[in-house]
Amino acid sequence: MTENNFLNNLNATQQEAVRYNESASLIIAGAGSGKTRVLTYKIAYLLTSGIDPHRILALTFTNKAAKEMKERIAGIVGEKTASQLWMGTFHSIFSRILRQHAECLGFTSQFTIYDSADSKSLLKSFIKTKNLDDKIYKAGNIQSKISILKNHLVSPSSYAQDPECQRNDYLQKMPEFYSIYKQYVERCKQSNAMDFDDLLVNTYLLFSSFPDIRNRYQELFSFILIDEYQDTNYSQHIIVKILSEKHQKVYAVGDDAQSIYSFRGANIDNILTFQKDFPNCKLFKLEQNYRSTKNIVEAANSLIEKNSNRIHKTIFSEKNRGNLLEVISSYSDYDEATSITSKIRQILRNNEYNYSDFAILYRTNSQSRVLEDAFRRNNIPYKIYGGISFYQRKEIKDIIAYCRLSINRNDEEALRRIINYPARGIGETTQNKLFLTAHTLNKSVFEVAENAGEFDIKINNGTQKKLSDFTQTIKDFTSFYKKNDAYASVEKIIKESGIIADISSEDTPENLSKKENVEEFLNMVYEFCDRKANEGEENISLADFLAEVALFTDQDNEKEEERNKVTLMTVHSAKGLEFKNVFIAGLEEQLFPSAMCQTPSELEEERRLLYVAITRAKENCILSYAKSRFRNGQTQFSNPSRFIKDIDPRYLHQQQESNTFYGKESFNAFSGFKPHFSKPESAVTKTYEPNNTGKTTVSFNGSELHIGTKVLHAVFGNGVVVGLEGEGDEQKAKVDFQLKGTKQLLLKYAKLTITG
DNA sequence: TAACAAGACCCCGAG
DNA sequence: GGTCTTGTTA
Repeated sequence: MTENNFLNNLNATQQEAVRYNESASLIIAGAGSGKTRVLTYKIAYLLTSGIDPHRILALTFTNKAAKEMKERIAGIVGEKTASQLWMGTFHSIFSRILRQHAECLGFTSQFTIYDSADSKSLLKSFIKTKNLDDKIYKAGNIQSKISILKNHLVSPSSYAQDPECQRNDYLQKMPEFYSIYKQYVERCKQSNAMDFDDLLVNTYLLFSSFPDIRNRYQELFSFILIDEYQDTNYSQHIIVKILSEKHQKVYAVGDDAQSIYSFRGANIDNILTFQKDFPNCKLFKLEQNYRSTKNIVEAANSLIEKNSNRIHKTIFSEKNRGNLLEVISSYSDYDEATSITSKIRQILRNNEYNYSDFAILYRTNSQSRVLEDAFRRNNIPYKIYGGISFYQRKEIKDIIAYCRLSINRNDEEALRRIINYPARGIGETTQNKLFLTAHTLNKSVFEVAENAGEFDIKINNGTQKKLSDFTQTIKDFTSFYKKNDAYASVEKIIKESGIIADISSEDTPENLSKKENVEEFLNMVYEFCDRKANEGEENISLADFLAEVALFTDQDNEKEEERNKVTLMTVHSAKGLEFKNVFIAGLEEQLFPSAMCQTPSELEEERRLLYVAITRAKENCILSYAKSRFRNGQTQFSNPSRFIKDIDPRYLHQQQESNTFYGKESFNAFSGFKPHFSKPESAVTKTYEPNNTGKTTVSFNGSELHIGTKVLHAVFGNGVVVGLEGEGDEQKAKVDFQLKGTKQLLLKYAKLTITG
């Protein structure tokens, strides 16, 4: 493309921001103002004006954002050019650079990326071997402390030199913290492994310690673009500064009003003080919102104005005025969920919307449960985001651990995970001996396990044989992966590691789902190879796959059947998305704003979070709160969120309370119990009915359970109810399982599904 | 060593 | 209430 015709799709400010090329620029892009569009057109503009694609670095926070942007750019300049861009997440781009220069830092290019579970398990092993009190030294706390330090580029040695740090350790009663931090860094290096934070820290170290490498990349990247700048942490900000030193062409796009990730290290000051860091910086403000109605935009503005720490801007919409934001008040979380589903039905009756035009946003994942129940009861299709990621599932992590160890024998966490899985008689005692010996002799655990007989440890011949069988299996995998592609290697590993045999040994529903996941994983390897082959790469090996798999998340691939469904997700995960109808549930004190947020700056972040939530809505926005809520095992009463009062009332329509379906009477009747159970008919009446022993029918999860009901248990499989007894919480069912015989189950706990 | 009971913990979460 | 981890026991 020679003409920049595509620029005609932009408004005046957007065009200006795209065309400007003199110095660094900061583009403050209000919600819905076409941020991604400006970023993609900026890159396309650079490319069409003759800049080499490999001299452009574009950084995002999620794979999804990078992928979408790449696709859009490919649409303008063609796939071939687009694929030559340095475009991806901070972590993937930096890991690519680090693999090139790993030797400089004492790693090999095959280094493993530890995920947070690996780091945590390593830290736990330190706490244990150092005999520290795990009530004081909590692995999770230590992990986040280390992460904060790394985000601020504080190495163990600079930590040691700072008396303030030592003092804090004593105040927190953790004098051993420093030695744990130091040992953690050392052990990662010995294991040829980096955690997620290391991908940033080590990139910084690479550039600060090796001037020729730094120069090379400073020279190479003549243009650096960063999406969502408000989400950058200190280390990312510094690396961007280093990389842009020579050309000074940094394009930072972001919105201070949408900074909601301080809890994971994001520093809003990076964007607020950006102009000081880049003195000739030109500021652009994209203030027209193309997404939402006037009422929604102005309501959001009136809310965010209550924050003091912000870059001033006036977001406006030229869409129609639209409906007022509705406020729904309910008596309990249960009622709230019911109100939301009936409101959805009501909107659907009067308008031509699909289920996919609706989203329910909430502050915490735990709120999804009641909502989910209501959607089921009302037969509304829904999908929930959040929960255990595919890659965190045990069976998947086990397979990946075998892959990791086959490629990097020093990967201690992978070895720890699988040395006795599937069970092969290498128990805790043997493992302790191995680890101790390895660390004393400064050898890898694998090496010690390989020739256990040669070291002065008391491991009997039988166990030695088991150990050498295990290491031999891994060595076989290693030589196999060098000659075969990733798909064949993973297939071999799944079969020969014994994993597939282990999950096939018993036909439980759990195992069935595990098998499906393993199958799914194998498909993903296949697709990975396929995609790489299409991009012109040959001989895609297990190492190639593994280099990327640690950075994968399951946000990326949405399945076809998930399309026309209502979306349930946290406000955080809704960032960047939009829906015609948005419900914001649980707008209560102690929940939104969260009880954890007390300081003014924390409250400002909560307010920004609600701002993000409201600005997801294109046409209708419904705010909802409940007066009581079942939380942490008990009913809690709370007041409406202070943020509702922050919104100018002229944009709000307060619903009459009569809209709740299980009104005040029903609530009061059970207020001594749990309003959670104020379900219609069966549940309440039957559960609290006196003298109902010897019954043949009880209520269960809103349906009836009687003698003869067919049920499915998560562990025991299929069975038939043969007896019922007990009251309330003590209520038990006797179930005859096809495979497991007769069991007594407490209905309160039993994971039963009625199947007939 | 697996199975089960008791105890802890519970905000948001990319890579 | 639910889930995950840890401790205990047969």
